[in-house]
Amino acid sequence: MEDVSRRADTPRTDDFETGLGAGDGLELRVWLRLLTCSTLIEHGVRHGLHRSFETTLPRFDVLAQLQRAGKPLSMGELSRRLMVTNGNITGLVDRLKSEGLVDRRRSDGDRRVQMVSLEPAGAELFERMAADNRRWVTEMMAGLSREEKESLFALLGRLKSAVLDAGADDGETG
Amino acid sequence: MEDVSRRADTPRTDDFETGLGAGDGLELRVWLRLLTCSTLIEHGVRHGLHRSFETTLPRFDVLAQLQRAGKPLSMGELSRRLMVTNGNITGLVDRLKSEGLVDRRRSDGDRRVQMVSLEPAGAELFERMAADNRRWVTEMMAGLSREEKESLFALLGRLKSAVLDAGADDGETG
DNA sequence: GATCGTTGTTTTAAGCATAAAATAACTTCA
DNA sequence: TGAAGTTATTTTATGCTTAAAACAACGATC
Repeated sequence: MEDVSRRADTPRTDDFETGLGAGDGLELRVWLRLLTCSTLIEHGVRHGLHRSFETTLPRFDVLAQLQRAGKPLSMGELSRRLMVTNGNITGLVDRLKSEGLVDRRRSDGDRRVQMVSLEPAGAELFERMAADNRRWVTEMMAGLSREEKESLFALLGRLKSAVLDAGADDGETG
Repeated sequence: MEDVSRRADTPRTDDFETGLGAGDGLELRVWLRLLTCSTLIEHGVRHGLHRSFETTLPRFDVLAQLQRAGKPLSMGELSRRLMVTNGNITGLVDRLKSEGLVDRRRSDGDRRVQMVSLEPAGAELFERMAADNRRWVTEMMAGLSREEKESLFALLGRLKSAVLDAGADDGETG
């Protein structure tokens, strides 16, 4: 059990499992704990998808984006939304198409573009997966109060903005 | 810019890039934002390691664990600390050994066990990478105040405990 | 209306990651 | 002591992921 209200000038906690000690910078400790949480939850979701649906998280993510968009998306748009490289999407959509979950066809206007759309089978499967996914994640966070979850959500929003701002003028100066 | 102090009963923010809307459960929104932050920071670190050291994050993680431990670790211990599967470590250590950064030898006491230790070249490289890594992460979080980072660290600690607790009686009941 | 830079996608080569099966060494206990 | 169960690691098959190069189609400019 960890003392959440502990004062800032009494660093005592070690992130043993992440390979850094209390003497290290606060930013590094935040990052490593963030990564630990992310990895733990991701494992939970991945195991669930594997056990219950014989599928993987990246496949689920593609279906989620298509469902969320409510319209066909190009390969590039999927790549941006999933924050993975272009080439990655090619294989992923290949497999989903071979399973009959999505369709892919060349755009009429721009013949470079491939539009990916959700097939009925994909939409149906996604609904079932999404319901279970929500249940798993909710259970994993059952130990947190509503206030804690709201604070965490807000702070992560701040972090997201900070990282995006920091990255904006990053590749441009070097 | 996001209104952090916004009331709980006025859900307005969408996590557009993660494929879920404001109507979804709070837990799911926390998880998706957590994943976004984790991915963004991970990309920053990976790019840095690639650009500056021609190496990868998993390799860095192995060296970090060995440095932090201050003693040789078995393959299984590395696997647990990095939260990856056993087979993964085999290839990773193979590559690090071929680069002269670590050594691997059979334990005297138990001939099943392989002990992995940090070579001088590995320790030296790690120190340089760790310094840059700290700088990158610190810069990415420059937009957050000390108080925000401390709150975030504490809340992530709570989340970690919650997820671990939830997972404790998970594979045992099924 | 040919060339030049740009944009969207795929290919390539290498590495990372998993789950499950196989191997090998240890421990227990009859 | 030797068979049965356990633990540590590797192997296998498959899929995910990246960075970089290749390819193909678009847009603009002269």
